[in-house]
Amino acid sequence: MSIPSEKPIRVLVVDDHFFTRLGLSAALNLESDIQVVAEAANGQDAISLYEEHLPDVAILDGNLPDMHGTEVAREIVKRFEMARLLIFSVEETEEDIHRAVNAGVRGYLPKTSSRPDLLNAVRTVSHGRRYFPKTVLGKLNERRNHVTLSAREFEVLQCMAKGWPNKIIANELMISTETVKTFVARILDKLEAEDRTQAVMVALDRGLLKLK
Amino acid sequence: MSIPSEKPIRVLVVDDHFFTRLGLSAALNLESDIQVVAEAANGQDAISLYEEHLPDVAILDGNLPDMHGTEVAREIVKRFEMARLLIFSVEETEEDIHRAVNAGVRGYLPKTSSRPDLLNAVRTVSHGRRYFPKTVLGKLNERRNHVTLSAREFEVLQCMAKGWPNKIIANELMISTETVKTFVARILDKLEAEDRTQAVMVALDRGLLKLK
DNA sequence: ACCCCTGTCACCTTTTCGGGGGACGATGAT
DNA sequence: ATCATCGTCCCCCGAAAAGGTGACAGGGGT
Repeated sequence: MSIPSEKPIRVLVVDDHFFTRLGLSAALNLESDIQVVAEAANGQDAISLYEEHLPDVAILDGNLPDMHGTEVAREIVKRFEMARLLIFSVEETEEDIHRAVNAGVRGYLPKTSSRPDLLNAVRTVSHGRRYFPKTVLGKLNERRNHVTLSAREFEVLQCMAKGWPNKIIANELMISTETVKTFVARILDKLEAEDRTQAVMVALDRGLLKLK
Repeated sequence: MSIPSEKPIRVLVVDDHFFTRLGLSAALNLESDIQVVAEAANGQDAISLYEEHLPDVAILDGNLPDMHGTEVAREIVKRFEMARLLIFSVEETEEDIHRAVNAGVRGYLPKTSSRPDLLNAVRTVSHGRRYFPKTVLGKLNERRNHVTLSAREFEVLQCMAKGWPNKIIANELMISTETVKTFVARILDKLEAEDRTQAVMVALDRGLLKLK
């Protein structure tokens, strides 16, 4: 199950920014026990390169041009349950992290991390252990007031966040304004908000929504 | 005015992500005519390191923790009019680029750029010439439908973008809701929007506003 | 002196919001 | 088998918000 220490840890680096890939690879390849075997700049390439090289660890950037790093993780884990994946991201809301964990990710490395942090993370994850920095774990534990919005409710919430009135939302989602009102009412209820604006604020605050 | 070719181009690299700095520095230091003399992870350090080393070129990330890259550029240009500054950023709205140019920046390098792009940019800017990729120049020329909002109108627009109703905006800006309505009406007019939501959309689209 | 733009406010009409009901079929869990 | 949830739709209501129009004072430019 764990990799013999004589063989280097084979790593796939995924990030859409060339110089970030370069920096990560440079830092990793300086280590005798670590070897970057491939790099990808988007989610699709990441998945095919993972299948091709079957690396011991994949480092996935959060924001890829075609899909989110967490989605890539989910896809890879679907095919290779034992995959050791590390998210390397700027965003660190409770929801982000939780989604990553749910996707089967073994570690979460903030983009501002140092070189020792990276090496530590890669080695830890390569051994099948988990790597979550204190700052990240803290966010993960803030998970008290956790409401689950249904997919449809979430769609409506997103429209609300854009400031759309019910009528427009109804048009967009191709349902009646009455239905929209029902959803809005439920969302207000679940988020314990007085009005739609507060609801959006609460959602943003809890990382349920990301603007833009 | 231009740097003799025997002496290396001395570069200051500014980015809050360690591995991006590492990647940039690695790529630059491989060149015999380029030398990274300092690195900074935030705007304040960037400014003091610029003053200390007086590099030939500074590469400034757009998103720094304490201030925007463009602000850093403005500060540096205020002290050193001849500074050769290069913005290295993900965001590329017309407004962003225009603001950067107004701040006295000599080049604009997208984060997804390749190594040759970077080297080209650094060398070009070091010679006092400008470096703006076609994609960036294109955005700069899209500057036809450019409306000027007054400072107050802009404040109101920002509040609108937060989804605030007029009453809240009035409270925030300490004016009557009636006045807010006037501003909203003018903004709708200027942006050729049907309602406040469209106005915000238009503003976002044109890069007048940045969410979050 | 005049006009344009800005910042301020008020009146009026229409639209939207949120709460209150209730209904119905389709899941899904217990 | 039943109860909860979801997604869809309907009605009524009162309060609030939005948007149109008009107005008016001060500053800047011509």
